[in-house]
Amino acid sequence: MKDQRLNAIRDLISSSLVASQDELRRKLRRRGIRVTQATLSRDIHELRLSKGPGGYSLPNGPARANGDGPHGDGVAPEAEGEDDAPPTVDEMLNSFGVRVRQALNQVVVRTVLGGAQPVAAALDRAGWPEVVGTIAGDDTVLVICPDARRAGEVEGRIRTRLES
Amino acid sequence: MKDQRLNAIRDLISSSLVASQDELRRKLRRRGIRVTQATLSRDIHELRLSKGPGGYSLPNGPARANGDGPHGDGVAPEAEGEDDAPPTVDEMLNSFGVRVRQALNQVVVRTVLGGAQPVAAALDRAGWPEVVGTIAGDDTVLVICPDARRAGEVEGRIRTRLES
DNA sequence: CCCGCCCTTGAATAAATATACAGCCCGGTT
DNA sequence: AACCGGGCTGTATATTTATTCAAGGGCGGG
Repeated sequence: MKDQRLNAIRDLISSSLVASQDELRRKLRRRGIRVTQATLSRDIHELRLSKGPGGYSLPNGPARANGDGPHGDGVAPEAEGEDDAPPTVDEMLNSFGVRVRQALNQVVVRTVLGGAQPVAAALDRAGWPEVVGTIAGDDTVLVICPDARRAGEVEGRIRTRLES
Repeated sequence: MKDQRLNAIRDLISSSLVASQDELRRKLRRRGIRVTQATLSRDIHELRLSKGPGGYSLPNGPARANGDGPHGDGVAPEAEGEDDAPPTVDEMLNSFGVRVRQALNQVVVRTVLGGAQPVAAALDRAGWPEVVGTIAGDDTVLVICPDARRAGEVEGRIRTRLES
């Protein structure tokens, strides 16, 4: 459980801008990981992350000095109250998705580490007619479609979600 | 006055370990500069310093990642598990790989039991452009390529590694 | 099964950092 | 001179992060 969380933290840190532990807590919650700020403080210490302008960053590479992560900041709405809503495809893709590519009748969705399973589950739940089935590893989801045309449609739809 | 202070801060930061703004305040006072924590917070923001384990550090070079400053102010080094360089594809294939076959735009790599995950991870890390994504089970890695031609290239490359 | 030990976590709280606000000083303008 | 306007600062306070303390839970030995 803890290791998974640490991985999720590393990924969030390196792929998006995280300005505070509370923000990190909210982003983790979207991945189904819910912890308190106290635990995050401990995790951050253990991961030896450092905080500067531009939020937290990994020990080795300051990285993303000013260049922005995949999607600049995103995140904002989030009413203050606790949200326990079941995750939708959009939410999933938005917080887990990284990249999408089509290959023939297949669509490959790259996600952050540990994100593949939830994303695949959400896709399955969505029941898109162009999707024959999905297979998920740790950070990659393979979506099988009936043919290349349908795969193209699915790719486009997912890409849209990613860029929202 | 302010410029002088900023310089002093840079100097202190880079030559000694400063763990908090209040510590910085005290060290500045020894140099005859006396300000409040609030001002230091603003200065630090302006200098775009970042804080991590090992105190504050300059924006460009995290420097002194774990080594101590000139005169270790205190703070035990605290040894923790260290990472070696991640394994290369060659090493991985060489020690885990068993067999490889192509199917349309896919390449299936058989490995020894438990070898699929590491091999897939290594392939991902390698970032070959002909690879759209990989999915790993226990002893089988599925490599997705954009088309059959590219799959052929990848298969060849992997086969070469296997036979080395 | 029970016990002791260690690891992990949350709640509460302490400590550290950022900010709102107001005052001061200075130079330019009327 | 009187009046802005801007930069810099301290005080007080809000916000964020670290730590203390007290549970739970898992696991090996008795």
